[in-house]
Amino acid sequence: MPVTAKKKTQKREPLTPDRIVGMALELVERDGLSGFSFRKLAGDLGCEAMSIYYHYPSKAHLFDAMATHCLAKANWPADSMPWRAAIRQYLTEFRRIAHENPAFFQFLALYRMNSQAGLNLLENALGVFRRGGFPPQQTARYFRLLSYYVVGAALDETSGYAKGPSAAAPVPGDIVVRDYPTVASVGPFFSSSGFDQTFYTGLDLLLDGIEKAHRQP
Amino acid sequence: MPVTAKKKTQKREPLTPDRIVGMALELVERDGLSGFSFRKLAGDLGCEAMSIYYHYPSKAHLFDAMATHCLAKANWPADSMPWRAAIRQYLTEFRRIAHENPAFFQFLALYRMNSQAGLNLLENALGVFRRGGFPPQQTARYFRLLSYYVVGAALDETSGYAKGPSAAAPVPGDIVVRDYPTVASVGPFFSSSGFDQTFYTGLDLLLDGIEKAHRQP
DNA sequence: CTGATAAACCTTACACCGTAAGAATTCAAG
DNA sequence: CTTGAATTCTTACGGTGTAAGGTTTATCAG
Repeated sequence: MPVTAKKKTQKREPLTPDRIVGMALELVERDGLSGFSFRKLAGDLGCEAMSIYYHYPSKAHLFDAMATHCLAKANWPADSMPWRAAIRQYLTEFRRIAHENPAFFQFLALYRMNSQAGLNLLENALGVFRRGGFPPQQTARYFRLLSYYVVGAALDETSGYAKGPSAAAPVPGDIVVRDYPTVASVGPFFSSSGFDQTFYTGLDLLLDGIEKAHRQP
Repeated sequence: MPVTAKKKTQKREPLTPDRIVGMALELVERDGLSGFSFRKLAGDLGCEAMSIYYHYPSKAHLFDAMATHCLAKANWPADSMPWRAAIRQYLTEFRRIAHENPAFFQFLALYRMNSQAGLNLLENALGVFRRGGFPPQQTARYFRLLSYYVVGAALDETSGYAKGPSAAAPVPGDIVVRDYPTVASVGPFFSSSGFDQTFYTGLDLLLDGIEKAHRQP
C-alpha cells in the first residue's frame, strides 16, 4: 500500500442547493410526499442526513426551495399579452407544473405564496388583471376564483400519485356496479383521457363569465 | 384500608368508535393535521395509544371513519330538487363541512371517495345530473369541474388553519408594500370577509355556463 | 511549504411517530 | 364461582426531524 494512499477518493459530487432540490423532487416523485425523508434523500445524495442541514436549516426550508424551483421552471406569459390569453397561460402553466410533479403538487397546492418567488408570481398575475382594466376588488375576486379552480383541478388530476397510507377499505368494483349504478355508468368518463377537455371546459366557462361581466358591469 | 378496595374506580368513559372519532376530530382542529397522533388522542380519551387499535386497525382506517363522519353530518339535498338548486346545495354543504373542520379538510380534500359513504354521496350527486337530463359524459364533466372548484375554494379558504411546519421564510409586510405594489393594493380584498361573495360569484359563473350549454347544446 | 480560519460534512443522541406481538384486565354468560 | 371472549395495556422496533458538537476539507496568509 503506497504511503500517500487516499482513504476513499470516491469522487463524490459536491452537495449544492440545486443538487439537493433536484434529488429531493425526484425522491418525492418516486416515493410520494409521505415517503420522503432526509435519510432517504441523503442516501440518494451519497451523504449523511445532517449534512443537508448545512444547506437548508429545516425540512420546511427545503420544501420551500423545492416549491420555488418548480414555480421558476414555468414559462409564464409576457406582460404584453391581453388579459384573457395571459391568464389562460398562467393557469395552463400552473397545471403543467402539477402534472410534471404530481406527488409534490400535494404540497404545492397548500403552499402559501409568501416567499419571494411566490410573491413575484402573484404580483405579475394580479398585474394582468389591473392592466386589463379590472379594479382591485374584481382583480382579487377573479384571481381567487380562478385559483380555486386550477388548484382543485390539478389536485384531483394528480391525486392518483398520492402514495400515502390512504385508502383504508375501498369498495370493490363489482359491488360498485351492483350498488352504485350511476357511479358505474358515469365512471368511465372519469378517465384521465378527458382531463384536458374537462379542465378547459370549466376554465372557459369561468373566463367567458368574467369577460362578459367585465364588458358590461 | 378495606379488603375489597377497588384500585382506581376512575369511572372512565368506555371507548366507543363514535367517541374516538369525535375526539380525533377535535384534536385535529386543535393541533392541526400534522399535530395529530395516536398518543395524544389516547391522552384525550384517557386510555393508552394501542387501545385505539382495537377499534380501528390503523390510522388510515380511523381517518376514513372521520371523513365518513364529516360527510354524514351534512344536510344533503333531497332528490326531488331541480338539478341546479340541488347541485348548489351539495356544494354549499360540502363547503360548510370544510369550514366546520378547517384543519381536517386538508385530508378531506384529498380523500378518494371510494368508501361506502363516499360512493353514496357520489351516486346521489351524479344522479342529480342524470335526472336533470345530462348524458353520462356531460354528467362526468360537469361534476368534476364543479368539484374542482369547491375543493379548491374550500382548501384555500381554510388554509389558514394548517398549523403544519410550513412558512419557512415569509417576506415581511413592509417589504411587500415596497416591492410588490399590486399585491399590496389588492391584498385587502383577499380578506375572509369576501369569501362568500367570491365563492358564489365563481360558482354561479359555472352554473350559468352549464345551464346555458345544457339548454342549447 | 506551514499553519490558521472558515466552510462543509459527519456522529451521536433525543423525543416523537405508527404499530406488531403478546400479556393483562374486564366483562358476560353458564 | 368458572370460563371464554372482549377489551385494554405493556413493551419493543424501526422510522422520523433535528439539536449539539466533533471531524474533515477547502481556502488563503505568511
